[in-house]
Amino acid sequence: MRYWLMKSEPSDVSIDDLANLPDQTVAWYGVRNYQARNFMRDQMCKGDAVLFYHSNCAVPGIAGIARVSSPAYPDATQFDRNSKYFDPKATQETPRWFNVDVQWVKKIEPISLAELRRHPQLEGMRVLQRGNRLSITPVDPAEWRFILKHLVRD
DNA sequence: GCCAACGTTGGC
DNA sequence: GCCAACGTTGGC
Repeated sequence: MRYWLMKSEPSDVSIDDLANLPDQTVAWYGVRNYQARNFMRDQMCKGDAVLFYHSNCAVPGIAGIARVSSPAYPDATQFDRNSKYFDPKATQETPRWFNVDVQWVKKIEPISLAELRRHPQLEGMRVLQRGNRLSITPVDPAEWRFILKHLVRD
């Protein structure tokens, strides 16, 4: 069982959008970064816990909790000529991009990026590092416990 | 809207 | 393999 932080632009899929989807589940398609892909393909397991992070918005930060609800499988959008995620180099036999499904667990009182930065216990978090752009990052179990114990208010 | 940081591409 | 150019991310 691992812990992750996954970024989503709320204008794309917000924590409330996720809560209202069928099965409260979304296919995490469209990741086109190799490191993020490798995390999904090689390390994520069904049941892994996810901090659902709102990025590129007025108050960036953790907006909810989710879980990985499927193993990684080929991202369908790479084969779709009409998708902005179409990849001409990907084939059905050798897919290049993968995604998992992510299921809503709960919405929380948002924990802003500024709030996260206030805690020395979290200073190692990838999302707090300068210049960080990776949309999927592992979360240390100690960091996860700290966040749940001290920062999550339902 | 600005711009720093980063990943990718492609010429050589 | 180097590296400049380019496109994207995402906080502010």
